Amino acid sequence: MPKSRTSSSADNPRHNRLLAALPEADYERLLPNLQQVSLPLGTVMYESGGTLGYVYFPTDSIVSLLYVMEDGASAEIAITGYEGLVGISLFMGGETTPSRAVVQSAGYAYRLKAAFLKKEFDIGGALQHLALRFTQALITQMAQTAVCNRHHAVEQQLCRWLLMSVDRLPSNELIMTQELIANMLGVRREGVTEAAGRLQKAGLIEYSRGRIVVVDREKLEVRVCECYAVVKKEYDRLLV
Amino acid sequence: MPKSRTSSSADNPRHNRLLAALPEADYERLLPNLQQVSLPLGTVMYESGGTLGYVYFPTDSIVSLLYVMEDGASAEIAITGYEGLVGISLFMGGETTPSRAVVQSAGYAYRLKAAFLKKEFDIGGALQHLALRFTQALITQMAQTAVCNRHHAVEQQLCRWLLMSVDRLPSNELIMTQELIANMLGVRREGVTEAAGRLQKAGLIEYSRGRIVVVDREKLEVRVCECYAVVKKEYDRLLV
DNA sequence: GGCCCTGTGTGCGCTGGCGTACAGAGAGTG
DNA sequence: CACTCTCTGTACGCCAGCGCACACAGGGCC
Repeated sequence: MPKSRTSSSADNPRHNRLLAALPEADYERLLPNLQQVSLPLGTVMYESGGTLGYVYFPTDSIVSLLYVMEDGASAEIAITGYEGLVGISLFMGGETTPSRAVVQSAGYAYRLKAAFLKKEFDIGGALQHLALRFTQALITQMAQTAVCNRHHAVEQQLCRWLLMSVDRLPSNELIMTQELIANMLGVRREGVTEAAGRLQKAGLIEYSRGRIVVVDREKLEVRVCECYAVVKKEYDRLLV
Repeated sequence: MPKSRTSSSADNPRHNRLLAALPEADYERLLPNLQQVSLPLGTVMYESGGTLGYVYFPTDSIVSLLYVMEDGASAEIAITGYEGLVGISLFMGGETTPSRAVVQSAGYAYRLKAAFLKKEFDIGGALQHLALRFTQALITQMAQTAVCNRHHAVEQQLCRWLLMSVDRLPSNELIMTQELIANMLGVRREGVTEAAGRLQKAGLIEYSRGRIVVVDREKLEVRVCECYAVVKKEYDRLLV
């Protein structure tokens, strides 16, 4: 998938918001250990219970944390993009989590060896501080997902999902079939088709065969449930 | 509510699993700063966005973390008892969270001034280690709640809720009306009545006017969804 | 004992999402 | 160009949970 790389926003570690927030000295220490990797759509970064060798700092990719149940049904728990990192269990002390991380939007990330990260984290400096604040933001996102799953209609959840994804992308276009969105939201594909059809008719989005363009962000923000704003506000508050 | 105190399991800080896991030296340092407090049913420990002056280590009380929406609807995000602490946002760096903490089962807890906790946490010793592992367990619980809200029926969620509560209590009796349980689960009161009626008919529980007794734990574990076991396993793994 | 208040049981009709099934429509391939 | 595969549209019956309304029942209080 990685066609001839063009120099883009993905090519600088500082395009990850956490790395960007590090003081120069800490950043310099990390830099030689950061390794850019390409993340094709669908890559499974870790499996439920599996150990993770690296933490990943996405630049222009988006990663979904999702839980797959015994019967195969799934639900997204949270997503992470350039504003965060993948692999919190490494520094939280548990090493693994009972969830799966999948690349939801292809792109690049910088990775850091688990052992190196732990060492840096234990120094107790800026990296620890940032990582913990990010984790709290992630917690808010998960909590809000729980609430949203309980109380809100599929259409609203789709709006939330679209907005959260677009927020993490350089353009307003996502490569994603309705089938996959349905998996993420933990609903039927047909439910997504209907909701997306309504949104398209109302002129908020345009889509065709696995490609969705958000054409009217403002209107999307009107239709979405409160959950989107709550999470966004908390991310803005906690991450710089 | 606190009738004449009898010396019970609540009267020793070490009955909180996190405090119990501290090495002697760290514990001795904390002890003079630990203050026992009584937590009557319904006490709001913090409000969404409100700052918290203390972290609480429950001994025989249970605290619900719940989110209240704009229209008044609510949903429980997680619960914490003797195995954990209330107030993770203090050491995670955010100071507040957009949720509410309410005492779900009356009892006692030991509290520690926020400033003191932060100082101890920043030392990077056993307390930090334990607090972070607990936080990861809490994250698992929240993630699983999100999944459970999406896919499982009210009856199964009720089973999960009952088991999780009983696990954190010294007896198998809970003081809790169906109305309150419905608030926690974010469902209708009638839905709880029906599910509870079925469970009673099947001989798993007995209840009357705000008092529920779990009489057959094993059968409850058969009826519950997988979510309960996933979370329990993760707690056992992460907390000692 | 009679009263009231709180908690529980039950019965509607409604609707959103589910499971299933199948038809059409892009887009790439030979 | 025909072929196939993937993605999207639509329809139908089904059921869990919702909102509402009201009846009953235990238990404390005067």
